[in-house]
Amino acid sequence: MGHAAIASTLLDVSAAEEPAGPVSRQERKQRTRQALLDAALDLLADRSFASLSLREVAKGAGIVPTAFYRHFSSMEELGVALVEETTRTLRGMLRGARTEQRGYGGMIRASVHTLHRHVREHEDHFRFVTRERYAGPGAVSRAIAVEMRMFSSDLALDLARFDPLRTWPTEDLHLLADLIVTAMLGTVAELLEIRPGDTAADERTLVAAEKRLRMILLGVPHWQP
Amino acid sequence: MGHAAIASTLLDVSAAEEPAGPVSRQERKQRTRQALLDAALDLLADRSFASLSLREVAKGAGIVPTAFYRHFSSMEELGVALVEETTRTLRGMLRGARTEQRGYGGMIRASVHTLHRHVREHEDHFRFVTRERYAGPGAVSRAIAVEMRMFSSDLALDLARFDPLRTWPTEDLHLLADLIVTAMLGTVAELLEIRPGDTAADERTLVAAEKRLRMILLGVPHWQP
DNA sequence: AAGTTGAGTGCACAGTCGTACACTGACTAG
DNA sequence: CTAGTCAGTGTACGACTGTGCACTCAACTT
Repeated sequence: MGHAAIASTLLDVSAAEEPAGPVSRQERKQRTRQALLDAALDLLADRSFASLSLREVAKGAGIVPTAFYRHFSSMEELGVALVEETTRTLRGMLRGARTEQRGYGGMIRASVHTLHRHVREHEDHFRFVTRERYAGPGAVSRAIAVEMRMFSSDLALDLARFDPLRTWPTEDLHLLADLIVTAMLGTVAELLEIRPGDTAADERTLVAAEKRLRMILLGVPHWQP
Repeated sequence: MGHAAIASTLLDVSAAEEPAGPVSRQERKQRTRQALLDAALDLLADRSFASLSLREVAKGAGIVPTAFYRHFSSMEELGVALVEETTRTLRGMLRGARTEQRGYGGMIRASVHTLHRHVREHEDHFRFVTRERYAGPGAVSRAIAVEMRMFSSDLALDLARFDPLRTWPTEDLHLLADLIVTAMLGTVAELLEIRPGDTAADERTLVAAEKRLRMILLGVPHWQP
């Protein structure tokens, strides 16, 4: 159930959880919108997006089904919003983690640890994205594909500044970036399968992730067109 | 609709598609079972397994909903059967493709082409598996995970016979095998996104796949614990 | 020839689904 | 102060869901 939001105008006296302040109309609306997103994410903890009904989400957010349409014109639209919510912060963080470091080793370690922290902080978001990535046609999977391509491009751009890679054709650079992104996503999937609290398994997964990346990057100096 | 099977006892006169012969009872049953699997796969061409209803599948196979239970105790069980149907042949084929060749180059080319042919011959099966792989908890995803681990183990075993890899710890060997399997699965996903008939795109994807594998294997001689 | 088995039928049930429609009443702009 | 906007309400609909139950009748066993 998580943080069931109170949206009903009848009950908002109890909204004193937050200092509240002057609740403007649009602020109120945005709050319910967020409640819908949160409720959806909650329900998605152990289910697929396709099996999620508009009614369930509405109920989880504390509003009546038909009021859902005041915020999203369809479940699909909500799904896309959820994707965006997931990737918004991560992209910047990873970018930062890479540019702070110099040399493969530091960059690998920093990226893996940043990813790890972020995944653990937003498990439900990542569970949702890894599940829906290949879930078939539909706006959600398409939105995820777009975000992934952006990650890949970001990475390719940063990679181009390393010495042996400076002369690579962009095509090969993107190939390498895709390889890395895919490996990282595999790591995310592994992390999400670890049962909560098993920090030893976490550690093992991170070590494996670093190894995988090192394995990939080891071939770089010996590559030719 | 594809190959809608005729299971109704009233209509089986038209079952003269096949020479038919003496239709024993269990043979008949198995035929309807297959019709259910085919119908499900047909419907899964552009939908997720979770959104597939028992009634739809039954209708697609030409039987009444309640008769479904004569063959599977739940949709989940049908899903698992579908997974098994997908991987049954492929595993042996890939294994053969690898052992025929010697040297990385030949092995890579052979594996990629075997995979390509097989994917194109059974697109619906692979679409199903790639979609459901991370589709959440549930027997189907678990069954897929098991099959993937088997692929990986098969590969690790074969890899161990190459010279530089002979001395690797099994742990690292499995790491490498996972990396390769994951990359291959990415290729499958790409292949399935190509619109039918675009053979040029097919070719490009295969070249990229080979490059990816070469990139991974390039680092092998320089690896240390 | 008589009896048993079981794949497939048809009906019926209680739920859930998305969404159309007319509504209320707190906020807000004039 | 007044009129309008619009987030949220309640009812109602037809369609679809999984599954229980009693059934038929061809294929099989004895």
